[in-house]
Amino acid sequence: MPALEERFREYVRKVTLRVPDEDIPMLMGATEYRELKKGTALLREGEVCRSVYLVAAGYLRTYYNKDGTTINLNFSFEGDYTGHIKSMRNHLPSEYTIEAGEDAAVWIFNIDSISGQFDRDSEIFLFIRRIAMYLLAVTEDQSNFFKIYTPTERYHYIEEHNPQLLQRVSLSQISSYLGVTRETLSRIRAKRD
Amino acid sequence: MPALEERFREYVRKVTLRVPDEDIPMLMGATEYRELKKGTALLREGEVCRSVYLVAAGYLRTYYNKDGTTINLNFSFEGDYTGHIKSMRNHLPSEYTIEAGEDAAVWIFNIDSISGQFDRDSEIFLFIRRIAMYLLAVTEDQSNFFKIYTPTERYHYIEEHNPQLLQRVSLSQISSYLGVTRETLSRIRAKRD
DNA sequence: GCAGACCTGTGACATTCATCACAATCGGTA
DNA sequence: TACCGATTGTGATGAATGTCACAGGTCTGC
Repeated sequence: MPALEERFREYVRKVTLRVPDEDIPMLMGATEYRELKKGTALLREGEVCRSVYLVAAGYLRTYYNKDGTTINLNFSFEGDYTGHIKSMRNHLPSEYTIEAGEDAAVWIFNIDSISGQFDRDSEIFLFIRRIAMYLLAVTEDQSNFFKIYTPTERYHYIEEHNPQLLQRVSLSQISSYLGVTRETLSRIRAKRD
Repeated sequence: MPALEERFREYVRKVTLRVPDEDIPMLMGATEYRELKKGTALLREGEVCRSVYLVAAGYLRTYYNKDGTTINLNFSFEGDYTGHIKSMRNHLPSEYTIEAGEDAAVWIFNIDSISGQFDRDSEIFLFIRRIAMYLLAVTEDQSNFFKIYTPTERYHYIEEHNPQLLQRVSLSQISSYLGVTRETLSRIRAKRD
């Protein structure tokens, strides 16, 4: 089995074990594989999101523009699924931009192109709904994470549970994701004595 | 059509228009209808969540216990769907408690009882996955809402987009939901001059 | 090597928020 | 009416965070 397909299968397995191995090529064939230079956008503010992205290499950064200030909402690394579900589901213009934070590669599940090729009750649509269930568990966590923890607790949680975020993303970028300024994040780090 | 079934159909329509009217009684039959006194819990911390709840009357409050302090994570009113997806999907003990904030009534989609009666690819399972897609759009919003807005902005947003929350829930309860103390919320309100 | 862009740390000061304490208000009820 | 419990408002004070300014470090391309 080619290395890329093997990785794709591994990432499908994160979502569900109910897809048999022989269906994997069909799922992968339903996606578009795309390589991106750092800084290239997959989704821009104002566009309608029509895809779910599965990161194959590098990472994607989702951010919101608040009166000229950038607020990072999400970082998606290898094997992570992302997109803008509200925009996709309700055909609304995107409030966010999703772009490559490093040189990256993604598998793109494009709803329109899949709708053209497959029936609404096909395996591929079932799989996309299962992605939604998977993403929902992750997003529920994210949402409550913010309500429960203070900025300092959030930083230490990331340190323990998602250390690659600290290794691969600059602190200036992480600070808005944690809901503090970069100066405060710098001081949180200094206090670990 | 009985009034209760009519309301149920209306709430199904919020999730999808793809369920034909003749399937509504089947969906409703797959649920358990339950009335709750104020303060009664549907899900307790430590239990595994096996259901999605659709609120028929009153409201549900989801909260987290942080070292003895209660942090409200969610309020679900008539027609809202809620549950603890991470616990349900991964069979993990619940980190949250879900209970009636007023005398309430709910339709309960219990996964185990539905699994016993229906096939995994049946309409009812398809509908539950569609609930997940719907909930995901709402939860995505919630999650980013916190990262983007300051406590004051959050209050004014609620004031405009979810006024019944302010009418039906005490300010002491709302404050932890907005991520501030009740005193600070009181001062935010005083400042509108 | 060097210039320039970007990133991190830190000091000084203003602002916001949490904490503690207590007063005022409102509803329901004896 | 009078009382009680729950809720909300508000003052005083200290802690946390934001803002502004600047210094030093790292990396890249010329």
